[in-house]
Amino acid sequence: MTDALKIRAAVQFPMPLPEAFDYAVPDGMEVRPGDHVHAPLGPRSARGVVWSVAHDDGSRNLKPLDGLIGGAPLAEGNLAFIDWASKYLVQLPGNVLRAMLRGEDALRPSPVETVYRPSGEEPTRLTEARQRVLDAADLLGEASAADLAREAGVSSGVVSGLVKAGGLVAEERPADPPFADPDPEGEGLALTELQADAAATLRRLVRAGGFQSALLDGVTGSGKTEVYFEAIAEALRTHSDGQILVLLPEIALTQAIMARFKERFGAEPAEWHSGLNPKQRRRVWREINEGRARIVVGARSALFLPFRKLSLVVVDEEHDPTYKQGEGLTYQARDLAVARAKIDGATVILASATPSLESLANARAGRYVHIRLPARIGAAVLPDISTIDLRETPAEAGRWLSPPMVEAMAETFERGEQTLLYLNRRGYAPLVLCRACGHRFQSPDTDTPLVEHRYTGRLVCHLTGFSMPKPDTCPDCGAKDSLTSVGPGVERVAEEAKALFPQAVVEIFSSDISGGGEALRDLIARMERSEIDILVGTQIAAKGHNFPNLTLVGVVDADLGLAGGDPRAGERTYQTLVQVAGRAGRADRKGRAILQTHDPDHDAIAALVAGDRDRFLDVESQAREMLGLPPYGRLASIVVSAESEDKVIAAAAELARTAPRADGVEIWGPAEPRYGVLRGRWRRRLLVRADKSVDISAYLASWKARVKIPASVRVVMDVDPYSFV
DNA sequence: AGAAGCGAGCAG
DNA sequence: TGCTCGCTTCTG
Repeated sequence: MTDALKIRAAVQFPMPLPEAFDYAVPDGMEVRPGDHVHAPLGPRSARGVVWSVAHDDGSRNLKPLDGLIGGAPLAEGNLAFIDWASKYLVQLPGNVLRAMLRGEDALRPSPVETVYRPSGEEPTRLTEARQRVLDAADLLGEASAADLAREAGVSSGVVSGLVKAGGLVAEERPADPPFADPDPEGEGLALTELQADAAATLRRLVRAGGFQSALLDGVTGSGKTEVYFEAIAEALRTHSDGQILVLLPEIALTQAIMARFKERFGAEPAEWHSGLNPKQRRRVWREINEGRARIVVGARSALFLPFRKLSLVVVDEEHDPTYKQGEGLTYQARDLAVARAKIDGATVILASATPSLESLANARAGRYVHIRLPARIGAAVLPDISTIDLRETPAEAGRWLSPPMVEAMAETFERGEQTLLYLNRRGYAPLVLCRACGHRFQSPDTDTPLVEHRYTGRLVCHLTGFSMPKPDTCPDCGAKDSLTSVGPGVERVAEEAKALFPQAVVEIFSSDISGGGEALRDLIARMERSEIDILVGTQIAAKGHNFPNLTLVGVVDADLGLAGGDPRAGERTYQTLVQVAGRAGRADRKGRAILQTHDPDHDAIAALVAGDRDRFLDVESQAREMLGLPPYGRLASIVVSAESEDKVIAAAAELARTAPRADGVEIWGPAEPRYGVLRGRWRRRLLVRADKSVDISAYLASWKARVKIPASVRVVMDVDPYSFV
């Protein structure tokens, strides 16, 4: 071997390093891009991924790689995606790689576990404890020794004794079994003519292969899921090695949707969301990395799973704000999903009843195939939508439901039907103050008002999680029993509903109810079975459930979100109202939605009542275009934070001073953001607005490179921020 | 990320 | 003088 044949490998580490590092590949070792390796990094050996391999002239004295880690290499599409995303998001590539490598022990083959099942034979000696284990085994089927012992209430020694005695047989199996292969020919629901047309268009796109995008734009209840199921079936048929990713807003990942997949494709898809335990994560990660999991249904972070080859990506409820990851690595999963699909030459389908202005603009410009689904399936129709003008018929003092709303609820209850009251405010009251001295309870870190939770008796900051018991006396002036709760939260509206309808079953549906996800799923099930008469819920109640006996949706405060100077507030309110209204009367009963508002003439509300989506969107689009805001321009936010106000002011000023001058770019700020102090750090925000033609990522990168900021000051750049007030 | 290097501050 | 602490630099 001569020096000319030396090989070098560039290795990316899942750490905040500026670039991939070069290493010599030792003789006899063979590496390819995507391989997982150990490599010396300073005094230690670190885990990394081979990014590229090249001949080396030996001019640099490179350290050799320590060794190859087994397991399937990352497919090339993932490397290209990480390179692209790190540039687009202005993040170090190592930090993006880290998002993909959560589940690294999945590189080793699946561990085996021992499970036990009844042998069907009588054990040589049957004790009472052994009988309990046998009963438990009948109940659980195959189970681990620990599970059997727990179920039977005995120690695991009884289980091993029973194996020796012949009552149980032990069997080894992989702890992370593969997912069953989905069957594209499974029986789906019968499609209406319109649905069949939409499905045919999508099938055509999938069959053609190559990068294509479609916007599936269909009112609530129009059967979008069934339609994209047809596209999934076609992808399974025509791309035998291709994988399918379906993104859903986290809260929509209920058992109901998984059951629909199972029904249609005869197998559970791989499921990915924040609630998985390490074992489940390891299984899903490995099965995807090795190309065996065909259908993956997940929340936004599923975008960073190590797919071998994507053939189809579906983003359901594409307008949903939860696709924006706002902390740590900030990204908009819908936009990154389109980029990921492009890299693998896959079809991408964005589905929504209320598409984002961004996606509509793409459809109008011809970049997305626009598929409309106007009709609802079955006898279900959109509810009648009306308003109650709170200026004319206000609620009584200290109450939040106006007399016409109460009347509508009474009619609904008398007919044995269900009401959903929607209010996007958790807790009992959004503000607590002292009647004697005017003292307001505020979060120590953010100065935002503390929200009263009467159920737990605490005052809570919804931003930081800070909470304290509600005191009897004012901490400022010492007055006793002087504290008063201002404004409504869901708990308070539920209290009012209970007082108005003592015979009704009233429940609260909110992300912070006790019992977590399990309790929420239980509430949904009870609502579906009509065991609840009145459900009072926040935002979370407005997502994709099907409550057949729900015929009245009351929006307690339709004005929330319209005020406040956030240019996206109108769109958000409109989307929420359409989704909430769509909950009503999905089966054969016609539903109605009633909005309590102080401003029935507002564009969003007037358009909703008129059922005129296009009018609303036109007004909204024009406003955005005038301001050069997305989708007619680009935005980025820069948040600077430091331990002291002086430091943050100085750093923000330095950033503003060093901003590169460029045509079509404006810098707004530094300004004090809504939360001027967060978790003990002072904050300032700058906003960058750029024309559509500007590469805002490159602009930010050059800015970052030229500005010198002390290490104690954090600068977070967020491309395409969602909220910018 | 994580370790090493470096200089200021300070007890002995 | 020797030590800790906080901050910066470096890793190929």
